[in-house]
Amino acid sequence: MPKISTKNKIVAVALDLFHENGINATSVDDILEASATGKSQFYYYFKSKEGLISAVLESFFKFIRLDASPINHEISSWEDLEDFFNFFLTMNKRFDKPRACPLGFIGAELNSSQVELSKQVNEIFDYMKLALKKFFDKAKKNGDFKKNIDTDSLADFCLAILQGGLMTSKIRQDIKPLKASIKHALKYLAIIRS
Amino acid sequence: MPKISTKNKIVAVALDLFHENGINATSVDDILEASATGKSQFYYYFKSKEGLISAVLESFFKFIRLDASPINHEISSWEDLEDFFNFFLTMNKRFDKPRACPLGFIGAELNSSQVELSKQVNEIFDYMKLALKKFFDKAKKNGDFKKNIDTDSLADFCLAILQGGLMTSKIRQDIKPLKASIKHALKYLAIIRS
Amino acid sequence: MPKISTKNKIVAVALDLFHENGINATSVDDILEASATGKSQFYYYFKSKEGLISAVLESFFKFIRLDASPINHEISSWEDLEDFFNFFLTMNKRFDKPRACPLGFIGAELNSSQVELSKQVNEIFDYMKLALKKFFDKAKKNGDFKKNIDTDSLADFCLAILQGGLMTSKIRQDIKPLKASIKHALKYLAIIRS
Amino acid sequence: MPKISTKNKIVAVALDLFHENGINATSVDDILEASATGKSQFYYYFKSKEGLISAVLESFFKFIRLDASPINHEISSWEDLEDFFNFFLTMNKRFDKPRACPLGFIGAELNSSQVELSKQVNEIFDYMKLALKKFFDKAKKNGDFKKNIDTDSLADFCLAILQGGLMTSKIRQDIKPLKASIKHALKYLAIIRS
DNA sequence: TATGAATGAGGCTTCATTCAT
DNA sequence: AATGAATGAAGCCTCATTCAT
Repeated sequence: MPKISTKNKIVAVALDLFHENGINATSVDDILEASATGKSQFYYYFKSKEGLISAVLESFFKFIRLDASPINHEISSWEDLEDFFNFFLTMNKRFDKPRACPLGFIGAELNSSQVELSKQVNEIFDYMKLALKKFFDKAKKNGDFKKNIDTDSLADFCLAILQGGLMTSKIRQDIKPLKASIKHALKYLAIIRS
Repeated sequence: MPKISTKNKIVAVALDLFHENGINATSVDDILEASATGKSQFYYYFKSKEGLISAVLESFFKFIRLDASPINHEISSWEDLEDFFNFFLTMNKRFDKPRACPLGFIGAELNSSQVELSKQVNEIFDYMKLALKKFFDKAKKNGDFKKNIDTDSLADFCLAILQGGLMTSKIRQDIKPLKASIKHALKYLAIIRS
Repeated sequence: MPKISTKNKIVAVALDLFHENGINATSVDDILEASATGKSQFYYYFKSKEGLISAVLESFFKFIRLDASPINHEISSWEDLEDFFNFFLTMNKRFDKPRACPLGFIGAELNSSQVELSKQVNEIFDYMKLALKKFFDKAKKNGDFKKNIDTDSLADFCLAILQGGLMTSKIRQDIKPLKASIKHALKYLAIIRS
Repeated sequence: MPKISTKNKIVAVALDLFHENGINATSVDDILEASATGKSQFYYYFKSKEGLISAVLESFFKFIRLDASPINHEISSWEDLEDFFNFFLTMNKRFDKPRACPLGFIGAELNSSQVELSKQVNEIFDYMKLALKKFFDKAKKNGDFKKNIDTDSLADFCLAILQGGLMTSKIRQDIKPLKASIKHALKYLAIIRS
């Protein structure tokens, strides 16, 4: 019986609620209600709300690395890169209203005392950035890029445009800004490629 | 002595705290303490916390339109455009830690029931988008752009890269992603200019 | 110009709000808003909220005694008595929803520390009771009643049935209980008259 | 040891305080203090203050129906009817100061937005009214009443005189008006019986 | 008479967390 | 692995009242 464990259910529900409303607007009670779990189950499985956030980030990271998504495996072609960008667009269409990136949203709401969680968020960002950078480095080696292209900052740019596109689309309740962001980012990459 | 009114002090302090920690992590008490105001003064000047947020947005909008900043006046040259982008960089250096865009941060934390506030946020975004679009339209007319350039989506792209750059810089506690974002965005604009 | 003074306006509005919602559910701010008066006007004219209630009772008492209503003058005939009862019915039809007796409602919400106000309320009750009792005494003297009729308790009964009728009609949002109460009370009086 | 549950204790204490001071003059804190309960226990058991009022009404209704009181069982004789009336008198003597009817007091303080609570109050009134009406209908059938007696309005009259008697006794801090009300009401019933 | 600004206590409610079983 | 009950701090908001002008 592939029954989803209580713990996993809590994590899944929490991710969804954090993604939709943010960690600060999501109470432990909200999560328990949505997951039909008792109050003390929560503190049996998690040390605290921060502990849950940590588990959510962990599970999110796992999802990115293991699942059969364009993010999880290496980006090894320009098609892969397009897939990588468009993945965020596809994902977002699954929700009734545009959402920000769960990772970015969680990261943005962390305060300076939540050092461990910040680290976790940054590790995931590092992972995604590295995936992009690796590909850009390879492309550069192959002569796809001019030699003066800074692949590190280019990866930062890619992540930023995705975060910004998702965020503005959420705020404006319209998927267009995300589409525009991706379109122009890909166009930019195509131009500097040659 | 042009004494700052209590109301204005509250708005100023609130903007700062919202900017730093977000609206959900900033309590009314936090604001009152930081502005050295009595509890009920708050509700004398504002109908509710939402009322304050609205006043903060209003004041932010005023600041954008009236102050002597690159956002407030028309963007009428490519230098102006660079100033516009770099303004966000300059601003951010005034804080000890990188911060997200106050407007984007506030907008991102709003929930679907806060319709009026969402409208306000979107009006400000519209204003900034229009400033960019107007310039791009003019440039297109002047032949600076190819005829197939979609100036509307280009303006969306610009706002997104700023939001994303600011946000990732905040999360990563490092100004570099913002710099990278602006650098590449300007490079993109320069390329498609010609 | 027969302009209503600010003070009188406050009193009139307060009576209306007290009548509709009770003294405990009516805040000073409610009254000021409904009377379009400034906050400090209130404390210029009244020592406190209790002071206002006292003024309201006073004005109510005046209204009862001076106005051209069946309560204000002597009850000197059985027709007058019927008018007295029916006056409460007529009054109540002026409101969109049945209301309790303002005097009874105010009195019921007073707490044991509000001694002065209680006294005021009781004086008004005494006044009304006396009006009834006087008539019953006269009637008794005239031989309208049997000698063993206790006119004092009969007056209490009359006031109680009015209070109860008004109150239950308010609660049930239906004028019928008040009508029924008055009908049976008058019938009772008619029977013991003979 | 049949320990009274916290929830029941809160309800019992609340009924007593509501009965004495009304729902609007009784704060949640008052109830918690009087029941020696921690602040958040309250919101563990009740959704809100309104939720508590609802529970209080429910418990009051149960008490009326189940307890060995003259109200709970059928009124099946004129003695029962007298007991019914006198029950309110007996009850009231248990308090140091006369009190209004808890049901009437709660009902009178409800505002027009508290629809659910109003419904609950009216159901209890309906129940009591029906108990009276049933008996009057039977009596009418038995020929105790003249055929033109309106048993429905007679039941309304009975409830009104009790509410009014209790209320005026409370206001006047004297049990006499209640006694007078009951005495005359019973006399009226006796007369129209014949 | 009148004004706007200030005060501080208290009201209702939600929060994250812990305890005893 | 799970339960329901309890805790206390904090959150947002309203109250009656007073002050300086």
